Amino acid sequence: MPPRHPDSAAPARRTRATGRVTLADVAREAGVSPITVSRALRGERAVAKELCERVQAAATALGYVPDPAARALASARSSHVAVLIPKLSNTLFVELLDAVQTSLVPAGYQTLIGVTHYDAGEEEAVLRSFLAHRPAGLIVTGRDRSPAATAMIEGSGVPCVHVMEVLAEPGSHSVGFSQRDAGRAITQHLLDGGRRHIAYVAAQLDPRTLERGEGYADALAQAGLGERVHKLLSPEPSSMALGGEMLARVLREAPDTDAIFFCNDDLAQGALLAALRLGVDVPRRVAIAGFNDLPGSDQMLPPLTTVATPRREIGEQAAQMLMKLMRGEAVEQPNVDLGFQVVKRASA
Amino acid sequence: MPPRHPDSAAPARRTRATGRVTLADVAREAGVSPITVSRALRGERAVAKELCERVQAAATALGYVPDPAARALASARSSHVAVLIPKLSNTLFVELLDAVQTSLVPAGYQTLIGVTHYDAGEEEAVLRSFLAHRPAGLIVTGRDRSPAATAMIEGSGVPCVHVMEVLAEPGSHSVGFSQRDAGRAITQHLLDGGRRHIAYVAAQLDPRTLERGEGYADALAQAGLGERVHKLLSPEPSSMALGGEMLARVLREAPDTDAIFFCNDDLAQGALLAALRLGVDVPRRVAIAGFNDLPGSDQMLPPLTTVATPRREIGEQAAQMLMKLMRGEAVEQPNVDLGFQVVKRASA
DNA sequence: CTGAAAGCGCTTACAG
DNA sequence: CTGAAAGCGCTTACAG
Repeated sequence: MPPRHPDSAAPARRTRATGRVTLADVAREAGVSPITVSRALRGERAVAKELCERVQAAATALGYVPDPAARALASARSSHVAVLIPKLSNTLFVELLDAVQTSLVPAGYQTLIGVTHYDAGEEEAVLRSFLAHRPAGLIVTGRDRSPAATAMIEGSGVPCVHVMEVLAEPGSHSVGFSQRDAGRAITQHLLDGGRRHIAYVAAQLDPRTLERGEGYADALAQAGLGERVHKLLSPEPSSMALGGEMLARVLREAPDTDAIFFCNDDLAQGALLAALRLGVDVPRRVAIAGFNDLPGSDQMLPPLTTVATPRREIGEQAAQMLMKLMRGEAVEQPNVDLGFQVVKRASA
Repeated sequence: MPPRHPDSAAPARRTRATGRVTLADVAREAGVSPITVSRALRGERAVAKELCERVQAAATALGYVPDPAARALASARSSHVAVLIPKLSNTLFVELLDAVQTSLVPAGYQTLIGVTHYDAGEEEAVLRSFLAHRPAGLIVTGRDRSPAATAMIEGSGVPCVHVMEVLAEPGSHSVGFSQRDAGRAITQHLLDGGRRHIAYVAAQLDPRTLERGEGYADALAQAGLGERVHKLLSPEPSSMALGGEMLARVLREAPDTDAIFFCNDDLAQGALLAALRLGVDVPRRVAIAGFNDLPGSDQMLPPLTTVATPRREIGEQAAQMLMKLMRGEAVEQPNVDLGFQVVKRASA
């Protein structure tokens, strides 16, 4: 056996080396101190240009990748952004998430997804667990959460942007649109088409769904049809099958109905398909309108009239706003209304 | 002004205290050493029962929440599980993700989602960034990745479970089903129904889609219809609108076609709707079959015949298997085949 | 079964 | 503009 290398005869060091290339390695390679490397790599100013380049070169040469855990521990702030959404089964939220992620990932942030299932307890648990990770930022859906959850967010000091609704509270940050105005607009479209017995059919019943229902009632009241308000609300999760069932139920219980505004496109798509099965003529017998303009709505027979909502733009702009907040920059417009669009197709 | 508290006269300590309740606080409260607290809370054996309870009580009393960053830094392993999926716009992957998350979160793991957009470069970039976080585990879709990405995974030593396909390589871990067998089975169903001019229509063209196409060709060959293989493959992303277009194209270019197997239900749903618009009688003129049994397929007119795939079970079992691997436990069956089910409805 | 010491890989807060 | 020291809050590796 060849003699062992002299070093191995040295007193065993208590080493837990992970084999990673560290900041110290880069510093040694570049011939500067670790702090200078840290600053140069983060682009923190006050590092001489020449040193900066030397550090960059060394980091590249060694294939250095910063350790997020060490960074988080030292700075008391991670590179995570926690995103809280109610459900993954609603395409709307998946698209929102996709847009947020697309904006955040290239900037070096990691998205942590929390699904709350519209449940206050679950939301608090998720929030508690996320906050332990000291996220750099938070994106939450709407304002529908328990006082406890709200207190946790505020107490954490973590920058937070609300999405889907536009808030007005001082100090709040939000990107969305007026659910109520949107509900009113699509109802107005139905009224403009001569409909006078318009029902509002909703499921899931989250706050936004209820706001759309208020917009619906506003429009009827404004048209002098206040006593015609007819809401069919189901706490069940939204689905195409449920939409079909609710269509049948409305037509049975209120045969006068000449138009239905469904709170979400999946219900409306299901209703359209059920109408086809049942031989109900849409829009002649009953006009059908949806909400959100989800995938497939333009393919229905007849194509679904609905409200297009800018969830991708909401996700992008919320991410941009949050990045400003995380960098400590000023946000000139803290509550952004991105509007919506009534999409007139053949079903109403 | 009242005299300041004596303590504040002490030489300014260089403190960066975050205000968090730490392990040390719990140790002090319980009257034991921090290591004991660490061990008791992690459930690592070799802690006296009495001490264990004392520690638990102290932790609860102080509202202690472990710091994941410190934990990750000290143990060289985070509580993150990275999940790589191709797209968020395919419901299939969202459901898979949902199932994984539902299993992992209660066990204390955080899910990090990486969307690869079926792009090797993006997958490598995402992987590199995730691996820097020293994830405790990895879940990846299929075996479709570059050699570089595969090398990164293996080199990292992070436990990894593949989903959607069943692998056979020694040392691999996977939960899925045979895409090829499934493609063969649904084609066989079409053959059993007397169809003899069956086309396979696919988009996106990921490896699983191609495997289904091979299963389709297998079935035809076995029926002595090898020369009738007719594949229409589009690299475009899958969508309902595309399904409608492809239906029209097949019927125009190959009027003999009496059945179409679409590689995914969104295409098939679009085809069904297009058939309705065009007045094409399904299944009389042409039978239509899909794949995955996505939401809405049972609501179509006619209801869509398809292959139900167990993505939720795949997600759950992959999570369970991964947890075993992360705990260093043995996995008795490393490659699990969960099968599939041909769902016979009215469209074929 | 329990603990004192060291270390994980960074950044903060001071100095100069 | 640059650096030496300390510390972030845990766990590992040794001892006893």
